Amino acid sequence: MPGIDLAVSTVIFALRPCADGAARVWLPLVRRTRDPFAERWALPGGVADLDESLSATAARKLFETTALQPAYLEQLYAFGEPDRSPTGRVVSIVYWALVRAEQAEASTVDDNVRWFEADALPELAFDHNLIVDYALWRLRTKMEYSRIAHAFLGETFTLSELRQVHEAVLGKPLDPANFRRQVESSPAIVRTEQHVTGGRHRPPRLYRYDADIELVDNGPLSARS
Amino acid sequence: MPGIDLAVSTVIFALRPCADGAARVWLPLVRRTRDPFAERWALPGGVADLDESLSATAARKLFETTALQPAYLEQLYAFGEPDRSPTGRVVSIVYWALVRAEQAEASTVDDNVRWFEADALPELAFDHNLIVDYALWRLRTKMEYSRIAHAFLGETFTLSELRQVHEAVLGKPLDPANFRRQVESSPAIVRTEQHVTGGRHRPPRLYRYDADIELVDNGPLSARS
DNA sequence: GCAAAAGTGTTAGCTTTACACCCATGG
DNA sequence: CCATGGGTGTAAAGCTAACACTTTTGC
Repeated sequence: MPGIDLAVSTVIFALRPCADGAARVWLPLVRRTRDPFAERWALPGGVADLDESLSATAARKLFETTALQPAYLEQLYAFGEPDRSPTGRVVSIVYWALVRAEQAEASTVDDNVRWFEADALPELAFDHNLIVDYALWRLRTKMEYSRIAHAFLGETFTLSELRQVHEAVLGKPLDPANFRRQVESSPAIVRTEQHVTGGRHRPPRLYRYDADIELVDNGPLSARS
Repeated sequence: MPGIDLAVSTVIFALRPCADGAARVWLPLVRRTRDPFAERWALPGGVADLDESLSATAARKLFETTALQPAYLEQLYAFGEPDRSPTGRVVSIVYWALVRAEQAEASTVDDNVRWFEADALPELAFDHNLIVDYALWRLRTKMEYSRIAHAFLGETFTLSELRQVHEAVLGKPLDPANFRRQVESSPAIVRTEQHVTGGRHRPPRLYRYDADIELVDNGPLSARS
């Protein structure tokens, strides 16, 4: 008797410098080795584990295929149309993750795992193009009202780095002066007394996030693991 | 071999007049007749159907238990902690729905289906209290940036009725003058030439929604069924 | 000094909020 | 004519966006 298969997949985003120097949004995909969609690129994932929470499965699968450890992980959506897999009914609980730039550079890259620019993907397996489009939309809309940009950066960062993250995700330039005021008015971002020297200009101040403040307000779900 | 059971449940919201005349948010629950949690109240739902989309299953289960047909239906979240059911692993894809007031009055109410005020629920089965809290949070936050209030109303409505919907959901009074301007500046709401007579005051104008404009912007997912 | 990026100041225009006030109807 | 809610006007306060300008570094 055929049942419904439950899968967990993850859309992983990182910022990587583009040809022209500006940062862009990239994501790692895995090459399918079996039918259906053999040789096509797909999101990393696999079948759900009986003894593990869904988010733990997402994090584990993600680490096993790409060696990445995400700074942020959130459920995106459950995709379950009856015809989304030609081999039978599969419901995929999809997560999305953000990883820091250093992490992204150190990730596994071989013949079966490769990074792609999010805005220029090939045709993917299953409904994965739609899934990535939706994840990108969520990343962009959520960037405007939450602090997730921090997940792309290290412990401390300059306002210029933070602004470049926003610019890369939103795909448009922001006014440095107004961006600064907007950020400084937020209690979640605190200035340190450290500065970065070495650039051929005035040394910028380093900032850090207040760890007591959640990156995202998920209401009643925020307290959960 | 024990596997993972896939369930579909729905949080159904409707507005009903409270004791003091003001409208409040209510939802229908079903009484469990079997262990675990026998006699406790729970969200309507059941196991996923092999040949049906998840949203279709949600709508069907909802209709079978309450005889309601929702004006709005959206996926809320997939709940899948390993310990959320004492009898085995269950992943629940939860939807949330809005129904019009006339619908709510005509719904099935018997010994095993009853309406409860959303802010004063008893202890429910499984993790359903958390689920309702999250759905309520989503309803309230989404009310502020989308047009879902329309799903609580009929084809045409007065601005006063629309304002009362917002007030009931947000739980606070709104300035009628400012609310009017805010609504009239939106292209999604259009004035008709009809007025309501019979009240002992100036007859209010009727408005309707422009059906061409989606209630909610779900980005790339908006086009889907 | 000069280039470049950090950081500050200023202003016009828009949005929000609070509240005063007039309008049309039933009783 | 009065109570009631419908509907309009208006001004203060706050926020946003654009951009001029000053500061501090490396070369």
